[in-house]
Amino acid sequence: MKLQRPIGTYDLIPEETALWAALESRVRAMFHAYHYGEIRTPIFEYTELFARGVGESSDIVSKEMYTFLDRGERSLTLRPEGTAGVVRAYIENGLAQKTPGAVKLWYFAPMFRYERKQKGRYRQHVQYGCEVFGSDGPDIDLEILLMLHQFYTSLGLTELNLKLNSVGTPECRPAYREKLVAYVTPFVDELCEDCRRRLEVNPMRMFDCKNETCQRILHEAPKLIDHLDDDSRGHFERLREGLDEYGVPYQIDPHLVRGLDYYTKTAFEMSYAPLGSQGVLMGGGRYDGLVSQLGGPETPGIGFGAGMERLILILNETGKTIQTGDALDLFLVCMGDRANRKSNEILLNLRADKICCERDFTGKSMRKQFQAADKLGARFVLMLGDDEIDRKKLVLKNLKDGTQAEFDWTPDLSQLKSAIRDNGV
RNA sequence: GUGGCUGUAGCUCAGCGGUAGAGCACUGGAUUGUGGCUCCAGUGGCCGUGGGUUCAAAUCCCAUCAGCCACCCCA
Repeated sequence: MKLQRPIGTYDLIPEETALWAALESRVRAMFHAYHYGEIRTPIFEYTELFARGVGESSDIVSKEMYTFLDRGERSLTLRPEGTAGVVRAYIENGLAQKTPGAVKLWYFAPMFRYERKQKGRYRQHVQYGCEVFGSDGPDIDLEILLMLHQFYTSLGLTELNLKLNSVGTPECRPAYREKLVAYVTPFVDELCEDCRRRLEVNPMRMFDCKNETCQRILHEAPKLIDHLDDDSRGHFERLREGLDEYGVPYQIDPHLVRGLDYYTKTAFEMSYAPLGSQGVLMGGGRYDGLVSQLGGPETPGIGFGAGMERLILILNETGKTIQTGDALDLFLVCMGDRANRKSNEILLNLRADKICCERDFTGKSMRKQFQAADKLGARFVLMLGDDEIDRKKLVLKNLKDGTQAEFDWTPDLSQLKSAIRDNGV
């Protein structure tokens, strides 16, 4: 039996990690600019945290968790999403007491869900996201959406769709739910199998059904957005005004529910429509009851999670390219044993100045060394042979334009280094 | 979890009962002090895995593993 990676996982090889590293540093820079602090929580938690935090009725908890018993018979679960663990850490570390005002946290971390593998959907995937605690006003909702809009725009992704909804509060939602169920129940025999199930589990999901009969029945059904309490409605209107004022395009989607049970008021999602179900690259919302539900003080919260794999998929799909930092500055071509022995004198010096250098380790001819330098995309070749050693000179060739220049071989290599820098880009 | 399609060289794929192939990539040479272009040669395969049918299976059948697509749902 050949060894294979587990289902739904992937390897990142160097040509891919360069892009990942570049994107990760942009994520980091974004969160820094908005003054978020990074938080790292365990990859696994006690199962109960997710069961209580994410919600027993959610698909994530009911059928997608990687759960196992450790040697002490404790039930542990590989985290399926970021929020629950961060909330737990926020409470456990008393972060509310350590910072004035709202506490802003971000993460970049692997998540695990036992799902059928598909393109853009993995059993281990990476999400970057944030959680903000202690602010119940719409200003922070707005800042998060402005941040995301700015970030994706800076990556050249302008064809994204921001969908927005308010799912109200635990005070007004049950009343609405009853109205919806009461409206639909007389038609239950006409509903498709899925919707009959949804009617029991999560009635609002019925709005997403593609079945024509179901759509017809639901067309006249009461909408949550028309049954919000005053507080939720005001919050939602303020947020919309802010988005309009700063020119962030969005569309109201009264059917946007999101799969996790903890959301209140603001819910949002960003997607790239041509990719269908895999086009959702970010989802989030407000969860004002979650902290207290997990044993902390009454604290409002809001956050989002965004998929790295989906981001890369959409960048590829739309032909966007991102500058990566893996370019090779210089390839040292060595000729002969004396040059070989001398090579480290130069390489140590250049590398100490963070100049990315490579050389041959396989005994290639000079011609082959040049070919290798070219294939590796080196900007320069530095030649080192008996002639250079005897004359105390170094010959630098620019592989982009083919020009060549000679430098004095001084101990600090300053001339050479400035040539490499100046000819750069 | 449900339904469909596909697994042949590192990659993209042809071959579809009768001696495993091409392009690209990789290695060497033409070219032992100068890359890209060109030419020549070479390395590389349990034809996903296991079983069955057959004189003979990469090819047909079954199972299994994995990938892709749709659904469910999500990042």
